[in-house]
Amino acid sequence: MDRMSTSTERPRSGRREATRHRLFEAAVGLISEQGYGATTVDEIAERAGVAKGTVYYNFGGKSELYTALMEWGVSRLADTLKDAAPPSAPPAEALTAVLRAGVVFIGEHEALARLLMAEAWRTNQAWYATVRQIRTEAIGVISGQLERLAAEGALRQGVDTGLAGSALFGMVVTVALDWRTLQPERPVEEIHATLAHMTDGLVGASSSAPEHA
Amino acid sequence: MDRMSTSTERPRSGRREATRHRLFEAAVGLISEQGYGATTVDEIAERAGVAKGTVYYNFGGKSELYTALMEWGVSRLADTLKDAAPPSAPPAEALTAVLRAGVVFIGEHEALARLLMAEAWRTNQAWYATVRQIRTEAIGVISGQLERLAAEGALRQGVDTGLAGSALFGMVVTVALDWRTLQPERPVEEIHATLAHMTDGLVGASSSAPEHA
Amino acid sequence: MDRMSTSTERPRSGRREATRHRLFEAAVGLISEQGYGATTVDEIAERAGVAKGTVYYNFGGKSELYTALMEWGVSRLADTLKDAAPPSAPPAEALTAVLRAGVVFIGEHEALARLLMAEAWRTNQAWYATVRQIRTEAIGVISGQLERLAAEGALRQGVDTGLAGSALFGMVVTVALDWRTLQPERPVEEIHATLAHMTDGLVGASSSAPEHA
Amino acid sequence: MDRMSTSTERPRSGRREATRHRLFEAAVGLISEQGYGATTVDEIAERAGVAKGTVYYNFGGKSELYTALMEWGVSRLADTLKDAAPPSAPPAEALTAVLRAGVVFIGEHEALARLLMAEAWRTNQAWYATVRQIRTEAIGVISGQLERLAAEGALRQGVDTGLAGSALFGMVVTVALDWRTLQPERPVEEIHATLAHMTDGLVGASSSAPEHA
DNA sequence: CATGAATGAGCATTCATTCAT
DNA sequence: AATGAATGAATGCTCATTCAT
Repeated sequence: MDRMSTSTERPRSGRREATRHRLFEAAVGLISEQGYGATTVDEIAERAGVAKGTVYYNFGGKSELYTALMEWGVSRLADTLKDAAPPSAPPAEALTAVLRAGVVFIGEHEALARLLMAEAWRTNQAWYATVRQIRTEAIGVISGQLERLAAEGALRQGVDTGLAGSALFGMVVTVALDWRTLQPERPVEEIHATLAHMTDGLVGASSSAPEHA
Repeated sequence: MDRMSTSTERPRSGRREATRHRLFEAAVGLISEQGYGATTVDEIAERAGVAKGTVYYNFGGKSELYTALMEWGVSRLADTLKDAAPPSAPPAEALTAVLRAGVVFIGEHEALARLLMAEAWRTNQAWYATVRQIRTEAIGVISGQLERLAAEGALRQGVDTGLAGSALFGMVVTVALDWRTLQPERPVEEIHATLAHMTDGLVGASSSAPEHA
Repeated sequence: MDRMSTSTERPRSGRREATRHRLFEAAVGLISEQGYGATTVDEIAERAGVAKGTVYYNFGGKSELYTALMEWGVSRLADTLKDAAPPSAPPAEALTAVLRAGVVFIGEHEALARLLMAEAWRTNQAWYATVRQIRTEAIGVISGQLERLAAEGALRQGVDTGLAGSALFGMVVTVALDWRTLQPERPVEEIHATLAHMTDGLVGASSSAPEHA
Repeated sequence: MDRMSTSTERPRSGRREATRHRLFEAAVGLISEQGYGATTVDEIAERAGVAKGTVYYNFGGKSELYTALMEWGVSRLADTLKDAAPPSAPPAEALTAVLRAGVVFIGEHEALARLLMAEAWRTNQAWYATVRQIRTEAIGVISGQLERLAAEGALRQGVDTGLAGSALFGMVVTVALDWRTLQPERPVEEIHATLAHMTDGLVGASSSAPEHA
């Protein structure tokens, strides 16, 4: 069918793609609030404004919808982080830019971020692989910048860039979500400033390294 | 037989308290692996070695069991963190000690930690208040140390101790869970060393602070 | 719409309405025999020839089914009583006709009548309002005839038409149910004759006893 | 067992008898409000102020408690009705006295009366026999008076005393319960006056309407 | 006599999934 | 491409009953 395509709003993609998109939007919101298990297909369909059968017609099932949702949302995060810093930027600035991009992204996609954290260590779920891969990609972008710093000798000695990437990732997500949840009125810059201060410990390099037993 | 006091381990508490304890142990494990929704009351009862009705007799329902479980496990975390540093310790060392205690605690109570992160930002659940309170307490211990540092002038200027506490908390939990999940064979010291490096940025204070707009 | 109407049996109403009707039929019988509490949703669904979930899909729950059932059956009773006497009939005859209609109705809808009496004074049930309303309507029809009699001066002095209506209602239902339960073989006319005799006390007033065929 | 055996029942009563009595009181109230099925042993025990096990110790089970309750309450009703009219009284007055006694009894034992009506036609319950017997006794008292009237020639011709007894019984119970439920503030005399008017149709025979104070 | 913790069969309810339209 | 009535296996919960104290 698809009679018209005159002007409504989505230049191409047809009815089907529009339906899928509405289901995604409905699902992220609901699941991030209530959790996967507590969210019913009925609710998703209702919020999306379609009949329940439509979910099955388009995705085949609840868990498939969830997996598709993860992939959809996650590729956005990775892309955002990758595009945050121009390859030419000095590593220290690039790192700062990546973290800021992370904060901004989470500010704009809270629901997705909540989902990610909720599922991050639930290793026996069907979609664990997807979630893990997403996190790996995001952390990889951060660790990549840390390695560039290390190559310049600007990174404190003895720092494991993998672990440190994971630490920064957790730090960014935690701070950003607490910000959205508890103090959404604060300007994003204040959030980012605090994070920037904290990364300086790593970056501040060679000089006056305090001792650790 | 042997209903108490010989030596087994719970000198007092009576039959009922013992039953509740076994249900807690069974529930943390199951729920952290599968999630709340995917864990059935049957499973919990079976693993605890009691009849299903006993769960209802003791807690009133599945969600109440979960809430009680949170409170139970969480007071442990807060206590552990509070006891980590002697009040007499210099702030910088105290902070380090608290973070290490956090890593160790998570290493020993993975299940609980996973639960905590999974629920941390799920604001419309019945038990959100409990979870939030727990996090607040834990973060409070960290922020408290940061404030002691600030009082000494050892904290980098312009750091919001509340936000920074939340950042350190997220960092610790994330790194610790990634460690347990992905590289459980690494010695805890390596984990802690990375975290310690990262806190130096805050602590290392006034000296060679790079600028941020 | 209404594509079909060929012949199957339910010219209008659609699949859903047919299902609801079968559930009603199944439920009255079962509940009037066993009581509400002792009747399971499984039994109702089985007798109706549908799956258990269908009860929930159509009514939302057991008690809602019960309430809907009451409303359904009860509007029938009220209608029957209202139609029993032509407005033009003299009041004395009209009253007799209404009571006879009541007896006949109960003879044909025992199950419903039992339900009504069982719930009539159970004031704290969810469906009490429905039951009460039904009784009020039925009693109202009777009281209405008594008022017509009073207007003609044919009613014994000092009779409260409201109370008397309730008395006649109770009398009719009790006699009719005892008849069906204990002596179902007796012809309906014998039952009605006894009732007619009893109303004469009200109607006969001072003067002459009206005849009954 | 059965140590004590002084006479038959309770000149004294000891702890046990007191406990049973409190359970009766608790049970009638609860069951008449909610119905048998909806009333739990827990509730009964709680209202009676005893532990749940005590119900089982004293009665053996829920249904046995219910049966015992019926027998206890019902013998009271029959006794009250039998004692209402002195054997020497003229039949017409005796009938009036019996009905008045019924109204008064129900006014004072609403809960029991509700129970009776709720179970009256539920033929497949374990306690149906008990209920039926009670009703038969009560109706028998009424019918007995009608027969005395018939013997005197004071009863309208063609009235079946059995059916009429049932009719009067239903009338009395219905009016009395509606009175307690809907207009408890009305004086009992008004209720009784209406009933007395209605019986005159039977009694007044062909002649003149008897007076009522 | 009485208690109350524990039990488990039974039941109401939920919800992902199917399928005829 | 979408719908929504129907399904039934799975699950949370209730509650009469038991029993060790």
